[in-house]
Amino acid sequence: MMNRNLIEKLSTEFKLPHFRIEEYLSACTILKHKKKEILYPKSILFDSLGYIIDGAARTYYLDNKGNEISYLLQLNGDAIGDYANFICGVSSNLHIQFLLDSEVIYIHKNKLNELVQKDPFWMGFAKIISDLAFLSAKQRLDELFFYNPEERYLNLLKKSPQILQKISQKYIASYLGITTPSLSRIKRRIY
Amino acid sequence: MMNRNLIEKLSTEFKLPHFRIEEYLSACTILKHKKKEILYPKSILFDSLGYIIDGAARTYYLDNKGNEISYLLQLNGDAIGDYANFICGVSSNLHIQFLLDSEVIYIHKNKLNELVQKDPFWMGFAKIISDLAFLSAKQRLDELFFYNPEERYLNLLKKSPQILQKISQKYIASYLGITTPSLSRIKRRIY
DNA sequence: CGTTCAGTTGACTAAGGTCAATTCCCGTGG
DNA sequence: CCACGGGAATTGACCTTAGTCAACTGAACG
Repeated sequence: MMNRNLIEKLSTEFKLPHFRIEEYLSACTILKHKKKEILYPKSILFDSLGYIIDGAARTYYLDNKGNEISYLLQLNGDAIGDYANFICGVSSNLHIQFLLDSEVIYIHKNKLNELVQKDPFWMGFAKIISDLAFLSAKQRLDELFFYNPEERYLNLLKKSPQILQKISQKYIASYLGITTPSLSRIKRRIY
Repeated sequence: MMNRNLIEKLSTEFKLPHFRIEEYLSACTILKHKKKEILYPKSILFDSLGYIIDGAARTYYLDNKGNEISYLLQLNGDAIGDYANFICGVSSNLHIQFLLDSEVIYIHKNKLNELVQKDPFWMGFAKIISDLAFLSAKQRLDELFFYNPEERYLNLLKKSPQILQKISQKYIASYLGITTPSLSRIKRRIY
């Protein structure tokens, strides 16, 4: 079993007892994705929420001019998916591309609903997931509000230097909200 | 009773039956705020979530240079509060200023917890609140991702022209993420 | 060895920031 | 009723930074 860190997380962060973890995992599906694989907007996987057991991905939108807008970069231990779609069924033009060979554990919204039906305990769990989705969005907002692109780059450099090495610069630039030439200039400015 | 639109909302959007609405309202407190009144970061009201029955407010941060960063502008029917603080107890430097005399109905987090303890039904309700908090943050993110300041101004103009009349331009500018001179230039460019 | 694609660089443009001066608006007090 | 004061909004001059487009470099791969 490769999903030891998920079990760890469910146990410590979510404070789930053993039997709950088993109940949860038995509702999940594990999938492997190849590097460069893309999940497109209508993918049935967007009816699920994923958790990266191992690998990396980027979550992005395409605007009406065809430009990519990076929303998030994700690594081991991060969640992936379109939470708005998960809860509302309103699908957006969100894409997820795997940047490395990855292993992801998914829970389908129907499966989660079944758990909730079976035992109201799981409604509490669903609420925590929702809270986490909110906090993640808020964190992204704070980043945009309080920092300019150069500062965002420095933050990323400090927080997760591994990302900068593993991932193509154009995705970094897009995540920072700028173009690749601008990212190049920022790097030159800094060093 | 001035809170007819809240009852309406609880009934139609949240699909609460009569007795649930009464249960909920009896856990709430209604307060009046004067125009220009400010709720500062440590206000005990941030342990509650508010719903503007009547009035208007702006939610903003102060960054480390003392600049205001507008997060949201709110009118009748909008929620106010610091949801991150509400669920985590982590207080941020969030401020809320009332832009008009306002009437707000609050629910304290302990009161909501009591409801949840009493009947798991309310956990489902709490989850919906969380989902709404997420969706609101996501909407703000989308606005920043997909539109530049000029487009954001036009969107605001289309969506809620009343706001632009009632509220000082400097708050509009801050909400759009720009300075007042920039907002002036945008307006000149447009007309 | 050549093709391809990512990354950098340069020249130019566009847009917002900054600072300061000016105008506008509105309420207050003479 | 008018004059004044103060804050808000606008304007102008100048600066900074990102965008755009195109050329160039460099590394990876067949």
